[in-house]
Amino acid sequence: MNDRAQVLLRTLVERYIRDGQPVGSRSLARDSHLDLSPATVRNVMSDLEEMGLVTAPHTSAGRIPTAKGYRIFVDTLLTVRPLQKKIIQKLQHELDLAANTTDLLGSASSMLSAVSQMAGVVMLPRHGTVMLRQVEFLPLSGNRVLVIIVTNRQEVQNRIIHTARTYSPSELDQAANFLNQEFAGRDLMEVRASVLASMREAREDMNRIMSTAIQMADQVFSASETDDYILAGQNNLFAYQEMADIDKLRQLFEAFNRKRDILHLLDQSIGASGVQIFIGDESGYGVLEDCSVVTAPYKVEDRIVGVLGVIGPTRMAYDRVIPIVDVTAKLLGSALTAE
Amino acid sequence: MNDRAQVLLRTLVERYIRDGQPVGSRSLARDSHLDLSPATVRNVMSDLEEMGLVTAPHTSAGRIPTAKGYRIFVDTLLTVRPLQKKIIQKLQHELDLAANTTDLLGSASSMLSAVSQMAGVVMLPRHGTVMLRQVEFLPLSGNRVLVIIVTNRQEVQNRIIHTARTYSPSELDQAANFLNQEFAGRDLMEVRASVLASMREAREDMNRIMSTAIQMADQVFSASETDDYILAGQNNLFAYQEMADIDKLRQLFEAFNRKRDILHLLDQSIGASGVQIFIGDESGYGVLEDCSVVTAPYKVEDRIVGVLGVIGPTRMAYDRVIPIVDVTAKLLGSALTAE
DNA sequence: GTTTGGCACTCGCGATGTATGAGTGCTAAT
DNA sequence: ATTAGCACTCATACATCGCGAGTGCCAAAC
Repeated sequence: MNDRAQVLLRTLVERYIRDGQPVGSRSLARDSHLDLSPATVRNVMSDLEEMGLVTAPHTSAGRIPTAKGYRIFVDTLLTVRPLQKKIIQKLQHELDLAANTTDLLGSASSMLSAVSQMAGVVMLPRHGTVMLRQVEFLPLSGNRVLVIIVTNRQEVQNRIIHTARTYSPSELDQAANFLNQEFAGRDLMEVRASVLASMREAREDMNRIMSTAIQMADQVFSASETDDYILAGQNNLFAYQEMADIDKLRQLFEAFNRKRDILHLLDQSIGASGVQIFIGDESGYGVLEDCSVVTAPYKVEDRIVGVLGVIGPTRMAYDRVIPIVDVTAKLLGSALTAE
Repeated sequence: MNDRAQVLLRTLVERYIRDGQPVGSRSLARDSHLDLSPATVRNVMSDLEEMGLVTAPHTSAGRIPTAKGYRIFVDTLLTVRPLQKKIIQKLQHELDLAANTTDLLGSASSMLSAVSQMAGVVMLPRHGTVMLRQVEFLPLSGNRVLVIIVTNRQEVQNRIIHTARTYSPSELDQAANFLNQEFAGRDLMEVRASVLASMREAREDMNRIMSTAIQMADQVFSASETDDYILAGQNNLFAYQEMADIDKLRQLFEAFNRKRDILHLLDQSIGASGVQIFIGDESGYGVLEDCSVVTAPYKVEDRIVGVLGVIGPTRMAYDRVIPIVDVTAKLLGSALTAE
């Protein structure tokens, strides 16, 4: 593909993103500043069509980019505009207001959606190491115990577990003290392993509590809420004409609810070093056919722990969205690290 | 309105709910089993139209009920079908699986939406008395303290508060012990009042911690998450033709997000003794123009603590929805009481 | 006087036709 | 290689028409 074709493709995509209408040869010739006649442009378009980069909705319409065309565009033709300082500050300020991690992620998601005018999504961080800080047991009625676990991330998790018999408050205190002394500051996974091991050794009365502790650690670890995301601004998507098909919109929203597919998609970016873009059917999910997803991983202390991004119509202002996602990922990362 | 007119209105509403199409005089004459000619039916329809109970979308269409017509229907003409035992058992079973209060409310909401095929909504319970069970302080870096409050409802709330200076773990322990001894089992509001009072009396060093405790109690109390609801199955609403207008749908979803209006509406049912129905514009909110909301308050230990319900198109199967909402409210109430 | 049959009338809806304009592909000239 | 010209295509908008469903009203019937 020669230079001229590139310029034309680029102009075409830019125009289409701006107006949402198929671009004809005349206006394209004018906008490209190449001083070409419409006829020449038509020839080039014909080539581009053969390459699968653009397509005509019908015989006598202009051309619109295909997913492949967008791909070339974002990979080689796009120049992103750095985000305005003012906006960055606003983002930073918004994040500063958040009181805890959940709030923080929520804010990030809302911001993504607000600034991009599309849907924002933030995967919950997978802290590879969940350190135990403190455990508390609280007896409830009917052989149930409320377990409160505080982890290094200042997150408080609580579960109710059912025990074989009733434990007195002092027994539970004893157990909690033991666990705290023994395991505070250690990895939750490790704790579980240790407890399992020591259980095999001796079968005292205390072990029953230990075993409940294992149950609990198990739950906290396995059913950890890490496989989830926070979505915001889905309603923004209503506004785009490409979402006018109510049935497709419904399917999209259902995918949001189902979470699995979206999570899987986000997961694919967890290895990437920067912004990544899935255009149209590239994602491999039918519901995202007319959507693009712009993602970026975010780091805590230089370790990637999660992914965030923006979901919107394929025809989105990539030059704006990319820096938005990029910056938000960085800001969220440092906000999390600071905590 | 005479007997005959009532039968006809009832038949008309039932048919319209079934088919979603304006009902003409001929089919209405047939379905009503009154052995009347279409012409007679037309005369009656004319009367009903004058009363504002039915309306014709255009001259040569059949009639459809107005909000007022639906109102008469549900108030005086409707016979509800009791819910199948099988379904009740399913609901009960689903609720039994929930591990904590939040789960329980979520399940109830999902169930409402699943069984009704519309959107389910459950207001968070307002436990008038939030009892303090236990307080824990945990020092964090940078003059921050993580406060964990366990209340009578087995809910664990946690906040991070910023303090004027750094407190040692033993100081915090001391404070927590003091608070627990003094105030465990008492109303959170009361605790706050007491602490405020004792602060005025003496100005010892301990008071600083006390004051943080007040801050915290304040937050827990005021910013209590009680003014909220759990919504489920909004996506079901996509399926109804009356929601085909994408812009209206958007507005509706935005109202769901905004929460205020919906909450206010639910709030109106908190005094009612049973199922309550808002039909169309009766709710007073423009976005709910084409929607009906069926609500019922739910009780814990015979005190009404919240409201749940179903939101769907005005043209819904009231005879099915009403018992669904009714039963769910009762089941949720007893599930909450049992906890 | 209530009920009914009859009849003219209305309106939405889908099918059909037509004009318009934007834009293309192709070819021949530059 | 580029361009002007021209025939052609197609979406869109708009008007027209026929059909069917259903109404309103009136006069006849019970």
